[in-house]
Amino acid sequence: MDVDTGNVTGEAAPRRRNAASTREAILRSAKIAFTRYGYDGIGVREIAQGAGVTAMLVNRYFGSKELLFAETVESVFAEPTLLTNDAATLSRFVAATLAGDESDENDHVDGFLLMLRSVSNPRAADILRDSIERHFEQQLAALLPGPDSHERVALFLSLIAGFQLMHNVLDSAAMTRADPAALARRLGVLFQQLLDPAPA
Amino acid sequence: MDVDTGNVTGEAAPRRRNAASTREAILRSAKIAFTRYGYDGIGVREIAQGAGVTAMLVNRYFGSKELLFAETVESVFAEPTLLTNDAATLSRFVAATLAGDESDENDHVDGFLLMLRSVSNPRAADILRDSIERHFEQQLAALLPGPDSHERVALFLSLIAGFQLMHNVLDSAAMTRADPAALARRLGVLFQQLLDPAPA
DNA sequence: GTCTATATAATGATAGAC
DNA sequence: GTCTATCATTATATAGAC
Repeated sequence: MDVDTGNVTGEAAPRRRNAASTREAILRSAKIAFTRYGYDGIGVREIAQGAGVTAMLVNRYFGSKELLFAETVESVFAEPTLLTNDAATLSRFVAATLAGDESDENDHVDGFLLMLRSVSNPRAADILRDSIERHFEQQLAALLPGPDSHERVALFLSLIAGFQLMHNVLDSAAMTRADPAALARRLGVLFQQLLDPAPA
Repeated sequence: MDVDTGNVTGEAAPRRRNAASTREAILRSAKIAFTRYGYDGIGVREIAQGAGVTAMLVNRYFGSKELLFAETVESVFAEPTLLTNDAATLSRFVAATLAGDESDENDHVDGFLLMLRSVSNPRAADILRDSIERHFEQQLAALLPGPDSHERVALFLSLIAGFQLMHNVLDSAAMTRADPAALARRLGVLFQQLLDPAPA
């Protein structure tokens, strides 16, 4: 199983004998591999192969698979994605992104996929919970004024996670048979219901 | 790691030397173990131990771990849960069940937990997708008249799955800090939005 | 009908050479 | 800085005894 870090994307091969760039290459390979296969679904050998090195260097530079995963998660959730938008445009933006074709590289999607495919491992879940709380939930609650902000944030994230789970991970028939445009419309209504500070 | 099939629930120990009841005991242990730890998170040894037998009998009676999982999934999703209700009461019922204490045995919850914790494994995902489509989505779509029934079913299942993921699997801080009553209220509003045949 | 013992393969991690 | 070789553990699955 090759990971295909995408040597097409940039810097070709001359990376050997450089600690910093080797570390980066491993981290990049790990991000792709963990996102695609989940924490339990990929081994350090394959991650190393995707970076063009041997498995030994993974432990050399990151200590263990678990520590590599922690740094991968941190790296993915550190870059702001959904939070860059204001509450007014957020619902449409997220709905369109989720329901749209998964062809182009949408980093928002990737962050959630990494979570969905790894959360069944308890140690990975601990790491994910901590990172998501630090980078997501607090800022998101501040972005949603009005009553029940905590509850609305929880449901907002639940809906994103659940949609991606059914659509990209389980690939459920209900999603497959659904019309993308209608899906985006219905999804947008739900998001607005959560983001608008209407009392309930 | 013991699975604790609950020898308290019924038939105590005198089950030895009986093919049918041994099969049942293994299946019951598998249901608990797969739901709690996911497909990759538990081994046949531990499942067998939870049934009071050795690992060999698992393969003897079910062929392989994968076939045991398939039969477990089928067994869990075969019993009707959400579908017993009519559309009118469904939104309140599901919202209250999800947001309520997870202390009592709610089988609805268990079915989704089994899915959430195993879907990261591709072979398990195939099994789950097939079973869910056969037992859930078709009947659910028939229960939801009005426009965009496929899309609304997809979002209905997404919301349930996502909520359980954030609440019971990831145990996210947004969920932990949320007020259960307010959560149930907001959740109910979202479900009604999907179940009511209002055009969009 | 169920067991002990084992085959085979894969995993994460490490030792030591260059 | 990176490699080859290996250790220790664990996994599923099977062979053969009783």
